[in-house]
Amino acid sequence: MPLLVLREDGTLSRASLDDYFEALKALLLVIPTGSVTTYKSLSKLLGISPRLVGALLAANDEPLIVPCHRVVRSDGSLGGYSLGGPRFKEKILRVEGVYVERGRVKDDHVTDLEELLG
DNA sequence: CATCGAACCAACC
DNA sequence: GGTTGGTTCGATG
Repeated sequence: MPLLVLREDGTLSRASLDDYFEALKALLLVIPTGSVTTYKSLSKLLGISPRLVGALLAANDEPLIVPCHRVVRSDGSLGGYSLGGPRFKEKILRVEGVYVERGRVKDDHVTDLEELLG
């Protein structure tokens, strides 16, 4: 069932990417520095498809303020990054203490938000 | 391990 | 109505 949102004018409409993005930002703040989460985990919490999570992050205009680099694929491979590509993404993660080996981040760095939030 | 196809869902054409 | 993504999953070589 699609998520509905109550608008200012009192109408009820399907959630837009902007609506989801607001929720997404809040979730990203929960991820501890030094660990990452997955598109999958976020998609479950938001009730949308993992691709849509990607679309949200890609549409993000302030990649450095919103920590989109802390989101990786469920198999541990990096996924994309709108600013500077995966290469730059890896760099940022390394600064935060998340290490990438053979194209994958180590499991110990991956936080399942669903579990973390209860 | 690598590749493939299908499902995913709002946006855009 | 069809295509498109910062994806995922199951099946197949």
